[in-house]
Amino acid sequence: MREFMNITKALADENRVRTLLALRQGELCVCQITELFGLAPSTVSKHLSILFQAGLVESRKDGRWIYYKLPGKDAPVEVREALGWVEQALADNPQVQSDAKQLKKIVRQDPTDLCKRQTHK
Amino acid sequence: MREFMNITKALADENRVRTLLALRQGELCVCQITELFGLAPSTVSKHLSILFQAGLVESRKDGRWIYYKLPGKDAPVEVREALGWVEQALADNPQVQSDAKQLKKIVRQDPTDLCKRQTHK
DNA sequence: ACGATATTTCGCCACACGGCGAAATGCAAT
DNA sequence: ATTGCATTTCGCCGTGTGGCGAAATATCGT
Repeated sequence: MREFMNITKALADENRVRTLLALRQGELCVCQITELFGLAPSTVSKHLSILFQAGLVESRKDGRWIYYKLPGKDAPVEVREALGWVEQALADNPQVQSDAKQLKKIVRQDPTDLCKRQTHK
Repeated sequence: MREFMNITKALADENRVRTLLALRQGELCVCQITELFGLAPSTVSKHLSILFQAGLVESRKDGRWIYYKLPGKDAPVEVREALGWVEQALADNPQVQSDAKQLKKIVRQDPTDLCKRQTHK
């Protein structure tokens, strides 16, 4: 029950849900998600931490960057069901599609430049 | 998106989730759920209101009593998917089964007596 | 070794949320 | 009409949550 509630609470925030859908494109580092939502890096990091605790994302470390991605087929059933539900419910949502479009531009850029722009505001 | 977030936020509380699973037994009035959880009637009412706003329950008025039940097959797809996910994830959860057992005793009783006991504390 | 930088952690603030009791509402029975 | 009762609404309180900026952590480049 505790695990299940971790998932529902993780899904109870719009930015976190948008993050999950954004990750369908492939793995993303924190600064890319930060750029997408216009939030502070610390805020995005916390969101990702909550998603991670719920098992809804996995992470991979590559040098200074930490990439987050959706879990694979080895994920628990509840997690896969949850992700499937979110995906199905919001696949053709305008907000989500807009995010996807914006993401394409972001992914094209070098992550290094992306993060620099953020710290220099 | 707003509708979807209404659902996820409604599911982000344990008592509300337990309520949904309890309603699989059939429709219940507020005082029966109040008895099940040991919460104040006003609290239960608010929870049910949130579930209703999200489309996760329907209500039927019978005199002074208001019965809540799970929506039928005519419910929106996201709602049915959400309920299916909850059901599948928690069907064999100890807490949920304990609730079901407790509910059997409660349903056997006359709702009138049930509510009286609550007001007289 | 040092400075730069991507991410996380920590403290803080405003606000949302779950809980209750009291008052309001709506309905039934007398 | 008035009283009784199931439910809801309202006001309040303590706690949880999302947001930020600053400081801490970890890693890369020089």
